[in-house]
Amino acid sequence: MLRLSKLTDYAVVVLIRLSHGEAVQTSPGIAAGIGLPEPTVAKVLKALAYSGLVSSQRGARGGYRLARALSAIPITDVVAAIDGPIALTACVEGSGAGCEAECTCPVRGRWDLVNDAVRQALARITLADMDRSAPRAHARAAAQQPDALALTLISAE
Amino acid sequence: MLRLSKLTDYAVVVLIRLSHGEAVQTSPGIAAGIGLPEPTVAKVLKALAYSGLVSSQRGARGGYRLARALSAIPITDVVAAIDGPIALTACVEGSGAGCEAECTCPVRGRWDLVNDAVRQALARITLADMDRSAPRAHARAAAQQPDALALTLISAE
DNA sequence: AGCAATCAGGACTTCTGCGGTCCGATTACA
DNA sequence: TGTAATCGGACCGCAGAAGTCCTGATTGCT
Repeated sequence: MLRLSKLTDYAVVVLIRLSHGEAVQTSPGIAAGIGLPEPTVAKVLKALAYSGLVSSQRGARGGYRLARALSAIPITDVVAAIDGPIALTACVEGSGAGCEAECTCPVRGRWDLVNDAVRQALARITLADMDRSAPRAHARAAAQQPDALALTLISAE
Repeated sequence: MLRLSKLTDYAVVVLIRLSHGEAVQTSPGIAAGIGLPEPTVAKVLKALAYSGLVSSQRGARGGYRLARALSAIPITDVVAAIDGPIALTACVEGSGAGCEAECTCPVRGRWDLVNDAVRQALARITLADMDRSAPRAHARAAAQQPDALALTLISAE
């Protein structure tokens, strides 16, 4: 269905929340703030910490802290942190497995084209673009890629 | 995950196969041609027929026929036919359900940005671009987006 | 030094929906 | 009109995600 996991959705919310208020926030605190079950939020935070999007501080008065500014975090990084590398199909180069119909498969290697296109699309959008509360001079990521995005927007209709 | 279903993968192979050889081909025939289980291929073809990507002819000497040229079928259409409309998250506008944290959710509606970006990325690639056997004057979609694709290919490594 | 608070990591259960299979409806041909 | 070939829709099993819980390690405070 080309759907990204709910956890990734949560991750975005968590990261944006983390960018507001106190610099360092605890897992239960964040969970309460966004109205999500605490264990789930904790799970997301662990994954984010593991991949370096947030830094963690253990012990009393510890918590999580945003490692970079929202504008420096593209969506791809969040997806990669939660769902692993972006690979739309099982047939990605280097998966090793290899489908049985490899010889006759007329799209061998072609999916990379699609994967990269999606990757690029997601890499252009940062968390700052996702934050409703943030003031944004340019309505969307468009302003940053005049060339590519112009085409994008034109062909949208 | 951000993974599209295997059925979609099959659909692309099936459609490309359908563009070669006889104009009208049967479900078992295609299955044999690409080395995939027949019932699965049949299922894919049904979905494709329902959404109008192929036209079906029932009865003896019936089969499926490509409704449009490969170059007129963007990947989005195939994905939409198999997996339904492209909506990466449950929080898409108009899903009705609405998450419980709707009021406090800081990304309300912002996912549309991402959805549209992906949609457009996929809309740019047609099945003709996926067909290895096809002669292509313009090697790939790249020719149409020199800027974006150049980046793509470089960052592929 | 002891205690409390917090993160880290894993195992486990539940459940959605993908992937695969089957049987009935429809149509052309003889 | 009968028959055979083909499409159309319904059904079921299973993998993987989503969510929960528990135990242990680390650190600040008293």
